[in-house]
Amino acid sequence: MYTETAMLGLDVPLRASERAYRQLRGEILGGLLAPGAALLEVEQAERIGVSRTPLREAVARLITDGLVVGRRGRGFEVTDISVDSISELYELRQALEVQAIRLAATRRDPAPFMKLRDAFVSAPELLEQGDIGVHRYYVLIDELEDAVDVAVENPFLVGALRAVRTHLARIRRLARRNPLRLRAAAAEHLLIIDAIIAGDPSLAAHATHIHLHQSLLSVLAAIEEDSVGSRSTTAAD
Amino acid sequence: MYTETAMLGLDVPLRASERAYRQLRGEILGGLLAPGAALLEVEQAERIGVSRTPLREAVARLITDGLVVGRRGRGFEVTDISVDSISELYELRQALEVQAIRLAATRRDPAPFMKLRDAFVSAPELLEQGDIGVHRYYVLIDELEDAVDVAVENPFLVGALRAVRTHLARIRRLARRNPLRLRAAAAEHLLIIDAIIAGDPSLAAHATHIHLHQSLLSVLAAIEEDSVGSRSTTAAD
DNA sequence: ATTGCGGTTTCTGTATACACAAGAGCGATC
DNA sequence: GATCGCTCTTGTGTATACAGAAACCGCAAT
Repeated sequence: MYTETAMLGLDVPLRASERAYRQLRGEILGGLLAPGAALLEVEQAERIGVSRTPLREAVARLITDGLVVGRRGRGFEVTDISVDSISELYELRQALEVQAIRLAATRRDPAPFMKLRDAFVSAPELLEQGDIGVHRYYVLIDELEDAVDVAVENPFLVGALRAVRTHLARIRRLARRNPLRLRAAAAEHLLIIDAIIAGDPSLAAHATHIHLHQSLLSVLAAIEEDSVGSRSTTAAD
Repeated sequence: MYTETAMLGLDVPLRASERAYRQLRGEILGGLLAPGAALLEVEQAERIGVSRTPLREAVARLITDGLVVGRRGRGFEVTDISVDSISELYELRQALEVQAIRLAATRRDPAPFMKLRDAFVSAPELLEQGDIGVHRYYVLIDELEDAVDVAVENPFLVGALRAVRTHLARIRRLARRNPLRLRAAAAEHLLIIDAIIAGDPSLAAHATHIHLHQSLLSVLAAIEEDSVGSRSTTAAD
């Protein structure tokens, strides 16, 4: 998530409010702060090592992100994730991603997608290589998303997508990875990439629609299994 | 802080940060604070009558709303609206509204839309009545949007739509109202409402697509006319 | 005349102090 | 023994004080 990019000389003293925001956000996304966990201003400010003013600013941002809700009376708490909310999030996600892919297929510079194509072609082999391969695969997905964002050239749309992806990160933590699903997802991604390269917006849009449909089914199945109690091995992408 | 127990529970204990946020937001949306206008913390805090802390919170919210941007070095300024950004906003708007209408047509309780149908049927007469009628017409559109929001039953999607509508409010100010366009828009809305009542998601989606296409054309034409210098009389909806 | 430098000023970022409201615990009373 | 009420604690909302940084202005030097 947040790799300390020491290579970039941007280690300039970060504002306290920004530090607090990133730390809290990372902890929520990473599951360290579980849904329903209470956030008291004084307590958190002390823990992170900033005063209450910048911490309040950080919490305010988390609230607009939808990661935290103020609760009646005292304090705040980490938003929880219901099965319903996952389906709802996917309804928004579908609208945004289909539109984004459509625009990307229209406006794209083919070059970066050609490179991604090569990478996704060899994704199945990657997924043979255990955890490290799986991690590389997720990095690949991030690169695909970035390439789409660039091709879309629409700050409003990209901003909305980023907000959705924030919540997705938490959902992925709930759904364990399933090699079978991951391989199928890689094939779906390849189809999308090919459609973008071909400059075929409709094909790209429909492929995305299907991909997200399968992704949601997979996530819901994983949650279902988890709640039944057996160990789940399903993944979203 | 005085607990003003007024008859309406609405204006009871309004936080200073909330007051500042609403006032600034209203002034930006109303055009009182023009794009590019500088916002200095101390100056604005004094003007509104709150201290800097709640004002900072308000400005932070405006920034996440996209109405204000922090500028390098000193202060903040009101975001400006470019023609490009309007088209971009409409790309996002289309994705969201089409999805929302689709879901509304699937899940709707027909009753509120029947009532709206009646109102929109008599919209042309309403639009004969000058400014007051036009204002009533806009109220009608608000009610339609609210009914859709309720029918959609998806906080994520509705939240994203609200963000878009914030920006739309500013754009509508640029495009003066044009009776012809308003009448055509009313007919388009009627078609959408009928499709929702009929429970026909595809029809509703396509009608929305067309409506937004026409709306964007109208807005862009109005901007074009304005920049040429002649007085524009075009409206968005 | 233009450009570079330094002092001054103003503004932001942060910490902290204070006021008010909401709960929790404890005691008194029925 | 239970319930009501009071107080005491705790936590948020707001104001303000202080420090550091960036822009502006003027002056001087080329």
